Amino acid sequence: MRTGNPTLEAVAREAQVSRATVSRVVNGSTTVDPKLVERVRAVVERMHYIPNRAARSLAGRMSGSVALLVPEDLSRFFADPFFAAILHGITQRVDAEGYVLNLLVSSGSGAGSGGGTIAKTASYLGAGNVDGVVVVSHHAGDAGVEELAKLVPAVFGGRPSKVYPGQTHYVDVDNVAGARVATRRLVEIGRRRIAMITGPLTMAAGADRRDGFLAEMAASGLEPVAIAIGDFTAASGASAMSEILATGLKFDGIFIASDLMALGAVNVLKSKGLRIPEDVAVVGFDDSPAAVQGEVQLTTIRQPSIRLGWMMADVLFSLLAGNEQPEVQYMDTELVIRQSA
Amino acid sequence: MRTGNPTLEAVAREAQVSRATVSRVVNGSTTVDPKLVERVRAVVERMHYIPNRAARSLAGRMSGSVALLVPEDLSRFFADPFFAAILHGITQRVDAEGYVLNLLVSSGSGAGSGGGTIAKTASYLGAGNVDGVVVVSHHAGDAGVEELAKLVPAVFGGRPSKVYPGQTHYVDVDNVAGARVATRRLVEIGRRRIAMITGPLTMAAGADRRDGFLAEMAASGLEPVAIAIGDFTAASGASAMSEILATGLKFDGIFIASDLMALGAVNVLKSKGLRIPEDVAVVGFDDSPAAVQGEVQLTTIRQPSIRLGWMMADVLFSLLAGNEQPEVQYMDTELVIRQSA
DNA sequence: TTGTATGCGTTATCAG
DNA sequence: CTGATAACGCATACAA
Repeated sequence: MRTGNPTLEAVAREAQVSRATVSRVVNGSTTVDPKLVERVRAVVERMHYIPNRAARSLAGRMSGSVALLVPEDLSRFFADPFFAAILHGITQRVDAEGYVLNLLVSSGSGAGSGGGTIAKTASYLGAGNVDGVVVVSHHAGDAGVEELAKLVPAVFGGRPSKVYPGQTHYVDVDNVAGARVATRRLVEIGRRRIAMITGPLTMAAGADRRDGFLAEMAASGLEPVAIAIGDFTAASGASAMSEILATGLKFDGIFIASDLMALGAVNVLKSKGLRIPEDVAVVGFDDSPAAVQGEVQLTTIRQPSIRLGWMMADVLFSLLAGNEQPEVQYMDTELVIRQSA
Repeated sequence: MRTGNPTLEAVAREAQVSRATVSRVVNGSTTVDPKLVERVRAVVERMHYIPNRAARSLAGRMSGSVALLVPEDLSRFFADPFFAAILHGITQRVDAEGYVLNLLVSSGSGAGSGGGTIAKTASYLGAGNVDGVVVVSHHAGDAGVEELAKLVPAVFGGRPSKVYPGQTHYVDVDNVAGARVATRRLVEIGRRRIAMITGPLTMAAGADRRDGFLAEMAASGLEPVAIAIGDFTAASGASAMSEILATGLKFDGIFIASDLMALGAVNVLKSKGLRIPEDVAVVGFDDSPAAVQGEVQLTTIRQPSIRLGWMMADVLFSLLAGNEQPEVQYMDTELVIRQSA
């Protein structure tokens, strides 16, 4: 900590008051003479005083920082514009709180990538280095991530695979409902032979969207033509599409559980000479920038991604403030109609 | 800082030594009796002792954390897979050092988005809250970002617009050379009417790649057909492409300064019925995942993106260790030939 | 309403 | 090689 910055002490001397008073002013205590407040404020301003975070967290009980825990596969996470938006929202809210965001990379397997093991991560979080943590995009396989909620206030993006009543909190959209709307759209425009590409079934969002698809198909008296599994990446969307095409099964509509996968799938479709939506209607999910990045503008289910991220941080701060919070905060999805369906 | 974790004190008591000794063991001091080392290690292990970061940074001179400063437009930054890779490399290196990464959002204009003003950012950084900072993707317009180098050890990703000798450090590729190779490829496969889509000219990478293109064209005795300016996003690539098409000028090759822009541009080209590479050969830049995400696999200039990020952090740590560092570390680019050219 | 005194968990200095 | 002991900068009971 290369010093040289004014300390509370220095400000106090300069303003002719005690350290305690300066501290009170800085922290907005109400029980202080307005005249002093004025004077101290001025000195703080003039000296460019910035409270030292380390000292503050050592003395007080708050660290002033929260962690963002990202799954091991960083490149996959950041490659999806949907998550970029989530992150955007999180930083907005964290920033507004005057907090700092620590980027943490977890690694389910102890493998020697760039990330620490989950155990290391856990002890870091548990050691009180951060006041809370936001966990995004986690899989059922990510051993022990859910246990984090016992160590430190935690908010998950999307429903965790294990939920500890009273300790687990998460922000989510109703993926089942969203998937049903998506599927209904295909039915409504007259498609009857419908396929789907799902996300990873180890993620709640993956499984739920498939379930919604299945439910709506059943409700419409339709039988799914084919279901292939992807992992939310464009590449996986492409190969899942090829897989379905390879079956030779005919289909005139497909619901794809993320826009990024849809992007990859659409490429494959077009390279086979199929027209969209004439030959195959496509509905995606997310309404991330990827939805309009391809040659064909995707009809999709919009998630309020930035607000989703914002809300995750908001719930966390609310928790830190000692407020009771519902286990889950749902946000709405919405059908966005473009060219593909 | 909700406590409950064992402290140095506790470990010392348990191991029947002084706090100082435990501290030495934990920090790997060599001047300590092996027997004691052994004993202390065991206790540390057993009690799950984790040093308190705040206390450490307060007592010592290091904070154990570095900041990653990201430009205001978060969504644009994170939407580019190239930067995802950079981030990947940075976290790897930071992690290996046992440091934590603070994500900071700057905002050139004091506008009330989610980010702090640059002044706030500067004082945060200057206040010794972090030992150093990595600045990525900055524009010439980002007022005062270069000045950060005077406050705190800083490493830039790409050449900053202002360089303070002895204070500024950056990691970069030779963009001019890379652009020349890209352009030469087009010439070598017989293209003579060549256009270009540049990145923002306020960024060194933007301007340099254009300069390389111009230089190679001149060296080949060719005149550029058209040059349009993008901002490294897919959308800007698409509109730049439309712009060029709208001129009615004929071209059979185009160099596009980023794969993401190329993605957008290719969509436009195909939607106009142009074949790639038969009608128009395309060379991109980055070799990010975007290069293989579209319908046509892009020939492009590879940047070692993960290693680039890794190196930024590495240079920073080297600086922190007190080592002299060259002002710039260059990394190699490489032509990757795929379908588009 | 204000000031004083103490402690937060570590590192660093200095004797021993 | 090891153990006291003094900072580090701040928040906060407690006293005035």
